Amino acid sequence: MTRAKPPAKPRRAAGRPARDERDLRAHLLDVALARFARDGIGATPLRAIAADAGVTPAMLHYYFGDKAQLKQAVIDERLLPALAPMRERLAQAGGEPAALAGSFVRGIGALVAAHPWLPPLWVREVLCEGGELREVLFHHLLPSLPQLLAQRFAAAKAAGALNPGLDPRLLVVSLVGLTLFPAAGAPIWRRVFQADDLGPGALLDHTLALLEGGLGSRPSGVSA
Amino acid sequence: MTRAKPPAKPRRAAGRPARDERDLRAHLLDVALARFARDGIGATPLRAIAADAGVTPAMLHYYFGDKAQLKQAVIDERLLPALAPMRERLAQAGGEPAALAGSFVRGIGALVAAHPWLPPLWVREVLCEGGELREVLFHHLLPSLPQLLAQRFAAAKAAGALNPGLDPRLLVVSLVGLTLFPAAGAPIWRRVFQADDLGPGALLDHTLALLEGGLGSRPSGVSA
DNA sequence: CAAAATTAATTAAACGATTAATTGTTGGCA
DNA sequence: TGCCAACAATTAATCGTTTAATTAATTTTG
Repeated sequence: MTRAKPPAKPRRAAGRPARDERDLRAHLLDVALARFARDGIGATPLRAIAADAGVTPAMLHYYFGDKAQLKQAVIDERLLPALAPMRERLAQAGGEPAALAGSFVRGIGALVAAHPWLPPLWVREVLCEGGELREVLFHHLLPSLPQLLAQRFAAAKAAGALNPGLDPRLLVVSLVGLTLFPAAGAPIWRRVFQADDLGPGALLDHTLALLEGGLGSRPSGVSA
Repeated sequence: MTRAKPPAKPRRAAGRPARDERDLRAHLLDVALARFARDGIGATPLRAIAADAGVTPAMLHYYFGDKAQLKQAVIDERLLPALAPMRERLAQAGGEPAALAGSFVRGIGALVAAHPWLPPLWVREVLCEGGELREVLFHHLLPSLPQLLAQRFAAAKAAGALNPGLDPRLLVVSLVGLTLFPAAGAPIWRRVFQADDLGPGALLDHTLALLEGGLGSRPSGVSA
């Protein structure tokens, strides 16, 4: 056992005060989250997080125990709360495929705007095999959200309101890719095209335009 | 300097023969590529590659020098050759936006079918900030291919053949996301939807159907 | 009410495990 | 016998973690 037990609940009785008025624990969580999103969880040394936060690595063990518990704290106190609003948004979206897709795309857009660390973290730790967030999210977000959306698309297809060539499940996959991938790769595309006008808002508007209007200038399906 | 100089060109003159009739160097490259794609370059110990190949880690240093040179060899002799055919495909595609997009999407589909390691490697090492393949690809693939495609979309837009709400550059981004993301995440979606019919072929067909037909069963833009 | 004891917060230093990289050596083929 | 692929052993660096010492506030005590 360590000398001073890590205070699961910071009891303010006596002792040296935290350096900042802001809770150091919350600050460490934010710094760790930024590093995890940028470099990946496994590739981030605790030394790097400590250096970014201006403390020694021992502080991370003091507040969180070990690295696994730090990861769990980031998940519980940052990632899952950030993802929560998507459920309600999907529940109250309209039944038309365009409205449903638009609501979902706009929901991801709002999520990304509020939490810029989300796309890289998602891409690296969920999409990649062996990602360290996969198992966790499989028990929180993934069993409900995609299937709920797919069921609503399936209902629209049964009602004849959906393009019959589309699969409700694969449509969900396409929508996620259409929104998360460009957001995660925005720095790359800005550099490739040497353009500064490819911000999150432009990406979101463009995705909606593509979904609503299709590729051609004339309504698709009606040739000439 | 090491004792025996690494044979940049495996000169088969004398000495102990390679264990397999197949060139051991090529075999090591394949094994390293598989591990790099599955676990990431930085997260793959040379020990793991050596164990997979049935040799000692010293052999990797013997053939490639250090880990950076092994990475470079994988890039030069596996990744870049695999990506090369996309150039020719794009050059001889039609000028209509739908034909152009379809050719690009089909090209990525063919690429993924021939090299299953491509999506995870791309997602992890190119898309993620700090990815170890970014700088290399910025000097080979990225300066030419996306801009070529964007220019052809721009020409179509000038001719009035493209949905005016679309940006030629962002359309390229969307197409890449629409194809690479579902391919990279296929294992996840198979598990989420508990379905086995979400193979690469189904993904490709679905993406094409979405691009050509849009969301609704009626031509978009013509309401009621 | 000041000095001592107490306790939380923080730092510095070190340990053990793992990894990349190097070095010395062996064994088989020409 | 000369040469070189292959291997074992070693070295150096890095990472997670632990331990002990230090600092600064609160609480207790004389």
